[in-house]
Parts: sequence; C-alpha cells; structure tokens
Amino acid sequence: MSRVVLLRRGAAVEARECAEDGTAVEVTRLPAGELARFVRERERTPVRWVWDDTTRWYPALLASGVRVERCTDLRLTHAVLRRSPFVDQARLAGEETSGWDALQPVPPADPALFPLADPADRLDPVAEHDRQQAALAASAQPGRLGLLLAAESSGALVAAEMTHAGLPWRADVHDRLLTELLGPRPRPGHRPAVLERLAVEIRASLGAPGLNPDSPGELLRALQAAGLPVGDTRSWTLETLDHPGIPPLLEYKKLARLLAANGWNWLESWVREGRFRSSFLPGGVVTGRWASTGGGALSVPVQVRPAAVADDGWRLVVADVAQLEPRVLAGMSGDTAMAEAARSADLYQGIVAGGAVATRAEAKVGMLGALYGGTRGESGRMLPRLARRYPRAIGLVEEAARAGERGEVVHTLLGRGSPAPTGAWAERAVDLGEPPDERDARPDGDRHRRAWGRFTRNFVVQGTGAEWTLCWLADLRNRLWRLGGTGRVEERPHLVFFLHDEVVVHAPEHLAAAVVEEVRRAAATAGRLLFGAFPVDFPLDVAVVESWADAG
DNA sequence: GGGAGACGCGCC
DNA sequence: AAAGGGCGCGTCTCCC
Repeated sequence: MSRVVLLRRGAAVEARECAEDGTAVEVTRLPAGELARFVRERERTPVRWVWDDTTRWYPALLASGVRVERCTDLRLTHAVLRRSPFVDQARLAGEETSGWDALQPVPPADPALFPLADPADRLDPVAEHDRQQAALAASAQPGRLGLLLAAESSGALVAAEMTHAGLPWRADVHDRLLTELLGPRPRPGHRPAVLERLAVEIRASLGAPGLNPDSPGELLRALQAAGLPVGDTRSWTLETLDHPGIPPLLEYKKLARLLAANGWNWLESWVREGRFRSSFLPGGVVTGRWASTGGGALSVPVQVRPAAVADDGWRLVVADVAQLEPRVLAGMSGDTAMAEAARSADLYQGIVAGGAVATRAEAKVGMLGALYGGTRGESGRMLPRLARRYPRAIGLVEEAARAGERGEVVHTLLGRGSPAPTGAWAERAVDLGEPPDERDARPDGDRHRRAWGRFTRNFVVQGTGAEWTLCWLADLRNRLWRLGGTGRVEERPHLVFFLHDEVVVHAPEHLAAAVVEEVRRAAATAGRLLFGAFPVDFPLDVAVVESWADAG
C-alpha cells in the first residue's frame, strides 16, 4: 500500500506520495483549504496517511466531512518505539529525537494554538518516518511491533472521531435527575435545598453548630469531638461507625460529589447541542491505556448515565468484555488450563470448575491478587492454589513482578515497554542478590522495590489488555464504516465512547442488530491478531438500548 | 490571589 | 468488604 506523508508549509500543505519501498513518487503542494478535497479524492484507493500528529490534522478533516481509512501517527508511534525493548534505540537517534519526545497533542477546539509557533512545525516527518521504519524492520519482533504501531495509530483516528461526534446527551434528562436528587438549581454560592437540609441534620447530630461538611479538616475534628474514633473522613471509614450523624453524612457526601463532579456546572461546561464531547488521549497512560481530559470521561458515574440517550430513530449499542485481563493473561502466557477456564462466559466459575478453588468469590479475589499484587489476607491465601493449577499464567505475572523488583524493564505482548524505575526505587535497590526472606525481615527497606514490582506485574497484563481493546476498536471502526450509508462518520453507525473494556456505538435503529454482530466479529478478530490460533475466548455483554443506563 | 499538593471519590 | 494496579478532577489547605 502506498503512503502519503503530509507536511505543513506555512499556509500550504505538501503531500508526498511514496511507493512501497519509500521512494517519492509524486509531490503535491496545495493551499490548506484544499486539503480536505485532496484527501477525499485520494481515499478512493487504499492509502496510509503519515502525519506528525492526528490531533493536528484530523479534526479539521472531520469537520469538512472527510474520513480516512488509516494513518501513521508519528507522535504516538515514536513514543512506543522509544520505550520498546524490541527496538535498537540507536536506530531512532537523530537531532530531532528530543523534539519528537516532547511533542504534545493539541487540545480540541483550540485552533489558536495550531497555527502559531507550533513546535511540530520544526520537525521533519519524512526523516522521522524513515527512522521509524528502519527501527521497526530491524527490531526483534517486527510483526508484533508493527501491529502495535498500526493499532495505536488507528486508535488516534477513533479518538478524534469520538470527540468529533460526541456522546448523545440529553441535558433536560440530566437536569431533571439533578433536581430530583438535590432540589432545584441553587443560586451561585448556595447549597441545593437537599444538601442544606442534610447539613443541618449533621450539625445537630454531631453537636457542631458551625460545621461545614465540605471541609475535611472541620469534619474530622467534629467527628472526634463527638467521640468517634476516626483518623480520616473517607466514606468507607465512616460506614463502619454507629452514630446517628453518620447516615446523613454519607448521604451528604454522595450528593455533594454528584453536584461537584457532574452537576449543573458540568452540564454547562461539557454538553453542547445534545452531545458530551470530551477528548480522549490514546497512549495517555504508560501501560497503553487511554487517558482523557475534559469532563472526566473516564469516570462518568452510573448515576448520570440515564442522560446518555440515543437520537430519535437511533440506538446505543453498548458492549463490554467480561473479565478481559485474566483472559488476556491466559492468552499471553499460553496457559491452556486457564484458557479452558476462560471457555465459559464466567471465567471465575470456570476456575471453580477446574478445581483450583472452592467458590467463585475465592477465584475472583485470587485472580485480582495475581493481577494487582495483593499478598495479604484472602487473596494471598488463594495465590498458591491458582499457581499450582495455572503455572504458566501465574508464573508470567510473578516473573514480571520479580523483574520489576530487580529494576528491569518489562513489556507487553506486542512490545510496549514499561518505564525504567527512578528516584526512591534506585536508592533502595542496591543489593539485588538479597534473598526474599531477608527482604521481608526489613519491612520498610524495600517497600518501594515491592511497590514497583506490583506496577510491572500489572503493567504486562493491563498493557496487553489495552492492546486487545485497540485491535478491537480498530477493526470495529472499519466494520461500522462498511456497514452502511454514504454519509459522514456521524451519519453512519459510529463509535461514541470507549472506556478500557467497553464501547458505545450510536447507530440507526434498523442497523443495531448488524452492529451487534460486527462488535462480536471485531472481538474475535482482536483475539486472533494477538493470540493467533491459541484458543482463548473473549465473550461480550452486548445490549441495544435507548439509554446507556439500560445496559448491563 | 495564585500555584502546589493532599485528599477524597468517580470509573475500569 | 477492601485490597492490590491504572486514571481525572474538584475542593480544601497550605504557602508564597
């Protein structure tokens, strides 16, 4: 497939078409205003656009109604390659390396930042692309790494399209929900009626007339003055207390949180023209998970999801993967016994059936401990049993933890590398040959080292899980496009939300059943891309609903 | 009055 | 029931 590198040249754009071997075939210069038309035409035959950064090119194309099939996002691929243990770093070295390292995505709806003195304009995407291709070709795992680079770039397209389309959001439904829970919207600087009533009740119960429940310091002192033995004001700490002031306080905290995080201010800031538009940042987390900025898209509380409602005649298709990370672990470790447990829709029940533990609760707590590094209590007791039954799977995360404790870098299945440890870790990790029991004899000495081991343990699984979801998203995006219609992205079935292991598609009602089918096919494709013929299932919970709240 | 950091809590 | 990993964000608090 041929590639076209796009470069900004002042107010103009240069498009350099390259053949398979990288030699330039044709160079086109055109005014920036004609780019959309050019891209639309060129998309008629297969092409991969190569650009410095999707957030600098794609929003304007989408605004002009132009969708691209595939791209290479040099900013993102650079970041992956720079940290991958599969790569000989010398092949990426160049004068501009630090410039690419430092390149940041541009926030949406901030065109003012784009034309003026953009540091991206001092970088040469052609040279960078050549370096990256050479590094990839010479890498220890060009197949896996190439897949990761393609998936990462595809994720950038998905993210831009989701921001462009937005999640359908009914401000009237949201407002009604807030009014029912909190009372009418108060004047600025005042508490809603329900919170005010609760505050009065809390003050009376605790015998603290002037108490402001929003102040953790005041609250802690008031609780202690009332004779309650607490050291913090967290909800789950308070739940253990038996005192008439506690129930209204917990209610207050819950509602105050709703008001602060997703109340009327949120609605005014983030919902426009019936859409919640936040910006997603692919690769924003070191493990490869996405971050987001604006409106807290990664933590939209269940409480307000009734306001996410499909347009008239449309539906939301909500799909999530059950127990993604243990399934990914089974696949990447090639543990056939755990893959067998994953054959059933409920992996934890499968572990019980496999005879490792007696109950589903034990299976769950044991697996979570294996993934996160829980060693105390229940989960610590379950681990040896799981290790006997699933030696390859548990062995993989244990080895990742040990490697982290030794200060080594670990990597995901496709080759995303973990950051090297710094700071406190480096000072502590002087003697690497020390036996484990002596380490434990000094409870404080190696706290940082063990904490880093928990991070690397989780990194390999969380990161490979993120790779599975990237492949799922990338394949689904293309399937949705092919599914029907001739219009723009937002006029066809399209992705509107993504959260670690869950997607939401907005689709015309008559296509909803077909979307369900494609979501499942894309999941199967992702499994094959990562794990080939290894038999591990990724069952989905899929729901066709009018409101997000009706899923699950 | 503005910035940094802790806290607390929402999501996976 | 939380713990153990990863986040974003609003508020309060401290300090300049």
